[in-house]
Amino acid sequence: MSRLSAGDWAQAALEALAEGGPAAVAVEPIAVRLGTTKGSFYWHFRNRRALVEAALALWEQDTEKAIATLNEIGDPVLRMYTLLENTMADSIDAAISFRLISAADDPGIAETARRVSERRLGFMQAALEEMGMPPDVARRRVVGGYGSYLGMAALRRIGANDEPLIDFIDQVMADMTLPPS
Amino acid sequence: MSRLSAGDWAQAALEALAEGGPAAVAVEPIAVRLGTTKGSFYWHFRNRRALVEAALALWEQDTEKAIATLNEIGDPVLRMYTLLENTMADSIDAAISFRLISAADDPGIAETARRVSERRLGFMQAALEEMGMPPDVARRRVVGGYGSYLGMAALRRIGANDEPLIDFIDQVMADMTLPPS
DNA sequence: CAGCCTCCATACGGCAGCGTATGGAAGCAC
DNA sequence: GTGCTTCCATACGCTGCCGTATGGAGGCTG
Repeated sequence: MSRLSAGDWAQAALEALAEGGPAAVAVEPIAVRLGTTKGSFYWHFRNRRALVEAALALWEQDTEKAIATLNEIGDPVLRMYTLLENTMADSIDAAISFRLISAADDPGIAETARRVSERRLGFMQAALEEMGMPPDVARRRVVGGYGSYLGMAALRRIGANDEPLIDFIDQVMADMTLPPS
Repeated sequence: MSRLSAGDWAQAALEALAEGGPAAVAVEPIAVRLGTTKGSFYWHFRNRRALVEAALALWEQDTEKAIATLNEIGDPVLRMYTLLENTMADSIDAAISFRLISAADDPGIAETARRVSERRLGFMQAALEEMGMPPDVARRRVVGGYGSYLGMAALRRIGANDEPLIDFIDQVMADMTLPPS
């Protein structure tokens, strides 16, 4: 850990983003966490804003990787079920999502959040269409299902709902009129 | 506006909370907005934390007032429909909700958010039980409906869904197995 | 109008974080 | 090993915000 790369900084920034929101993506605290100083940061990045953007880009990449893996599953129903299983178990991604939704006044953040959501919705919609659903119907179902997931994660986050998210998979599947597992 | 009360400060703090989250509840900026100085603030409040708590209390009161008004509606179905109509049109409350969900690491904030959510869920559940639904079923439906609303508001906030929330009323009603309007 | 009490303005010290400047250490080239 | 490049540590000034101290303006009471 003696010599750092820009990627190391971006990774640490993403973790800080998940834990404390965009405001927590602060140079000096992250430097402490990495066991280094600002001198390193300002060598790899132009300013703080660039670090936030790098963290968001990393987050966006995670979605791409997840989608690429899921696309190897041929059966669209199983693909959707696996997606939900993975998503429901990932509380970090949910935390980041809420941080960004909350900070959506920042145009850059809102744009990234919108693009990632659109990517996910498109991926899900494609699966439903693959099952023979017309595009507009698939779109509505997917928006409902993804929205329902977000809401459940929100209620769980504030402790208003104790049941683990896993238990809601069948419900979200039903939202999209898919058979339970 | 020459002489301010603690309530004026709390109100301004709530607006700042909706616009910029808990971090935006800062004494000096709000003082500027009120056309006064910190001298006024520290006369009415002990410290910044007290101001945040006052803003949260004000938000909680809004929920109580809304519930009190709705309880004057005898028919539970119409009561629920009116609730959704009011809620869906209120983007400020949604904004505050997301701010608090995002900032739920703060135990005090999480506690308020949980209490308000619990109050709302309880109110909705009571309406469903009034229609003859057993408590556990009503609870599940209500969690699904409220979660669905939160998710829709989230997608709308980041621009991932253009349709106005009003158009989702029937869907949320259906989530709770209630008839459309 | 004298005195008091309520409320606010101003000035101050302190801390955290941003960004810059500059020197130095460690690796690589030859 | 000399010189160059890459990377980092330290020190500095600046801004925004918190909280305190203190004095003063304006209304209320007698």
